[in-house]
Amino acid sequence: MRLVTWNVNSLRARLPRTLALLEREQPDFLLLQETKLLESDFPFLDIQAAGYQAVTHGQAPFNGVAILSRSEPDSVTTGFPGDPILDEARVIAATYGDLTVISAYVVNGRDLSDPMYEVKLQWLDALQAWIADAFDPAGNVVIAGDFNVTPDDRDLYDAVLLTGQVHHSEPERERLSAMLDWGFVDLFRIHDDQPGTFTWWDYRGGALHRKLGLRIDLILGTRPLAERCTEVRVDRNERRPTAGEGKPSDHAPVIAEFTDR
DNA sequence: ATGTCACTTTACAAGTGA
Repeated sequence: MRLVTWNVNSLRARLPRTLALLEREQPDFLLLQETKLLESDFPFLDIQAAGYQAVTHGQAPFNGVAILSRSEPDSVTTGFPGDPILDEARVIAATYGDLTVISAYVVNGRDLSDPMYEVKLQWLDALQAWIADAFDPAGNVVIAGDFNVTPDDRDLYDAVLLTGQVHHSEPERERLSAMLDWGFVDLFRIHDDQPGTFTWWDYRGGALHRKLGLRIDLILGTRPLAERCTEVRVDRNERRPTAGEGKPSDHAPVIAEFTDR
């Protein structure tokens, strides 16, 4: 089983690259964030032509999440109970047999002094409460997407410069830790304990070339899935301007491989 | 540390969110 998560920063702008990714990787699941499309504008036909089903919690001009899959899901839920910002489409969950797949786009928070920072913490608390209420850590659950939090100081280009700032503050990292304490494993860290693997680079200032990135796109899996996870890699090439048709997203896809049972 | 991108609109430039 292969699962990919990608913040596409507009699915309309990234459709050619998204279809190329499906062709290239042949994933079983592709979780998208920042689709920025209403469901009525979602490119279902192109995705079906590529051999995939799609479900979306759509919104424009911001947010929007989706899950593409080979098979049709048994059930789908959008949003989650207790979400403090109900009018923003940031979470979709789908079940396929005994597997639950969740695509999540965590609140950015902007800055510690911005009101959206507190909203981010409340949002993460509510997300965790929902997960603990609705799921079993002994089951097969994966939540992946743009968490807008670096798990620790290996996951940012300059810890001295950025420590305490938004994405890297202790309260944000505590919320992420709570998800790991519940039973999720940061699948990338199973096989790689080194610093410097990133999934996002600012469009500005040549950040990609200067290696000024963050690892904020995560794939978290419950222990039964972690035990089957053989590899997690970042498709850094996809972030390059020349890698495909049209411009790149500022995020790279993250790809997890699992042994079949 | 932002010379970018995507998107929007009392729309062909300027604001917004990231």
